[in-house]
Amino acid sequence: MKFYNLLIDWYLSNKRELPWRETKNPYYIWLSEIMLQQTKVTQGLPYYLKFVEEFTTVKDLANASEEKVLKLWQGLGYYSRARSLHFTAKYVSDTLKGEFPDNYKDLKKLKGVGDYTASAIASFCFKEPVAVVDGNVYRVLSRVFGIDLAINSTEGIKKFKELAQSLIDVKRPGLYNQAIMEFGALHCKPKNPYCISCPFQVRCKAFQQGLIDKLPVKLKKTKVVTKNFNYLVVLAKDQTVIQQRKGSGIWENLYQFPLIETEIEISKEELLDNAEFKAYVKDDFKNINLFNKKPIKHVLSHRKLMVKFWVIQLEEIPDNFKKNDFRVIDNSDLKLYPVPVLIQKFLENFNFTK
DNA sequence: AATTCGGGGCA
DNA sequence: TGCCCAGAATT
Repeated sequence: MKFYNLLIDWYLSNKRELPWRETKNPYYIWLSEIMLQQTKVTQGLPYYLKFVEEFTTVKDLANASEEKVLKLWQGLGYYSRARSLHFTAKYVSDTLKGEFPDNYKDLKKLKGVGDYTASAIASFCFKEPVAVVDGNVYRVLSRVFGIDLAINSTEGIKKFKELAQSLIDVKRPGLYNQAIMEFGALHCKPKNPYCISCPFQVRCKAFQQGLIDKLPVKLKKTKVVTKNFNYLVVLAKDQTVIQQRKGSGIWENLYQFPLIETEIEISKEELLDNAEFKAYVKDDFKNINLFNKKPIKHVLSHRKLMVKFWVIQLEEIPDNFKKNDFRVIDNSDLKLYPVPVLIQKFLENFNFTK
């Protein structure tokens, strides 16, 4: 029995019903693939449904503002995906007259579309026999073929791609690609895979050698850096101050409160003595209160943030918040701006409309 | 070749 | 807690 036949047989009797499996429209496939990068299906699904409802065509997406796209993306993470999504929608809509490229080579030129996504779209929509290699594929192939090459090494990436390509069903490339990913996601899971009922049990090198929990091999990630954030929640006459994050870094183009970053956690007295703080509000504040007694710990993949929200009551918004990239807005308009989950949780707890 | 991008879920 | 997830872009 060929590898792809075992895989496809398993898939046809075990696959989930997912909305993007009901179409071959490259716009919807592209949208789903971008959303699912480094994201579990259960997490991405509600966002996909929101997007297809809001943006029926690539032109609808192209005509939206980036702010609206980011707002709908809010909470899904890796926001560069949303910015690239919007950029590519405009490019496809304007330059390509609404028609997506119909092959791997040209798809890969699109911003935000790498090897995996180009392979997925090309095979699903256009039957091009190019193998996908995502986290699921690395896991299935490393186990079945007993390969201990690191999946995030240059050599590993190349070898696994070649192996996947050699295994593809050239007559049914889309089906094969779907099948191997679904098998990895549902059956050959990272932890507690179902080896007992596995169609590859007799030929799986990892199972035979008791190496299931040793594969795949992955080079260890860099350590998480801790940062201390102090957000200034300035309140005056039902207005507040926000700022859009610019440049490269986390949460690019999302909004937040004026931020003072410090080397260590600081007290109220230390904040009042902070040069940046004094430049903003001078000494005309009525009162200042720490919203959260203990810093809120917000963990990202490569960063740990220790966050304090300082609520500052004022008669007037200071002039220094009326220039540069600060924006004075009504509290009731806060909900319109795309913000990180960290900020969103604060807004919900603080109950801004009250 | 290594790092940087989020957030949630799970053992 | 540490690891993983339908990765890609940047350094």
